[in-house]
Amino acid sequence: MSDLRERASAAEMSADLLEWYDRHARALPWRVGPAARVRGERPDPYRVWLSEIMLQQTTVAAVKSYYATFTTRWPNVQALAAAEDADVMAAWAGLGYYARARNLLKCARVVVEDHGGRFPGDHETLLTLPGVGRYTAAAIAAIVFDDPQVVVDGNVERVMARVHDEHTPLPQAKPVLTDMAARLTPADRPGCYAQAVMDLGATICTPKRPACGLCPWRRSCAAWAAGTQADLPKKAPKKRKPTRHGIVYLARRVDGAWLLERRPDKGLLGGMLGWPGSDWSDTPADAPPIRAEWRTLSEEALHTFTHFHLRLVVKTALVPMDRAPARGKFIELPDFSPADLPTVMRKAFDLASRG
DNA sequence: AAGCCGTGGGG
DNA sequence: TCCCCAAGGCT
Repeated sequence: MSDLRERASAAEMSADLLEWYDRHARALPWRVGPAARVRGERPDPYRVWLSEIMLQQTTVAAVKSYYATFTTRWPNVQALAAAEDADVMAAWAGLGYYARARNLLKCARVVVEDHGGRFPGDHETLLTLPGVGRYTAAAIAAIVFDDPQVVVDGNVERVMARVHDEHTPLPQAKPVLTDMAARLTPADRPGCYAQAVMDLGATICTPKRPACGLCPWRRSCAAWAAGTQADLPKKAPKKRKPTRHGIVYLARRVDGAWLLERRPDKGLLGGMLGWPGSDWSDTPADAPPIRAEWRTLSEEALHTFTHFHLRLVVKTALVPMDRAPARGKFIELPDFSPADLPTVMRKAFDLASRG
């Protein structure tokens, strides 16, 4: 352990961070601002939960418009629990990690049916909810109920690795970093503290080029003293992404209806609407979902998923009213918007629209 | 328990 | 261009 940490106790560090947070906290739609907090206003559990699910592996910038849409359309957990699955999936389209949307609905229904429409306040019960893991349960307990849970996300891991100059690579270092986070978590204002560390990681202690000159923890930071902050946290090397190939079929009926297919709940893009298509592999099989005169577009749709690149050949056709598809279902224009599609499918649509 | 699961922005 | 990364959870 470095002398630096002995110079500033855990209590002093939490206090320093809270002071910084009171001056620099970002105003975010799901947060209770300083003035309202002084008036005794508490965060809405539904809104905090919704924001936390959306923010999993997703930036604040990407979440904002979705959060606004969801809270306007489904202002409370009862409204969301009563929503149609297809409407929620369509509203989530483009945000990614679609299991989150499926679990969001499941969770809303569990909260309504098993918990009387109120989010449970204890970490253990929160953990039983679909889509709520260790991080999210701790964050909700801390932020909503001021329970001093140890909140550890990617930001906290990075900040802890730097403050303690911890060079053990992730994910191996996770238990150690969690211990470090636990020692710093205060009993006073744990909700503010949790948001403060994450804000610090998101705005000051950033992955690249951290703004150490502005950091309230600089004098306590072992990495700053050692000059190693830019190299932390260490991470296990990543694998290269392979490239897969596929074919999608965009059939438009003469009345303007599009031939679409609901993807199975499990797996990639699970539960989302998409174009009927081939498997995604080295040599996809050409298997049109309906008999037609298919035209192949000159340009492929390119997309990158978490673990592979995809090159999609796009085929289009115009089909008469009376022809039945082997796969999928025609959806008429008022019931379909390309915005309801996951991004890769929307890219194929955009290519077809431009010819 | 390591692999699966999206997307858009930044360097 | 390409790789990295982001308030993770599930199996």
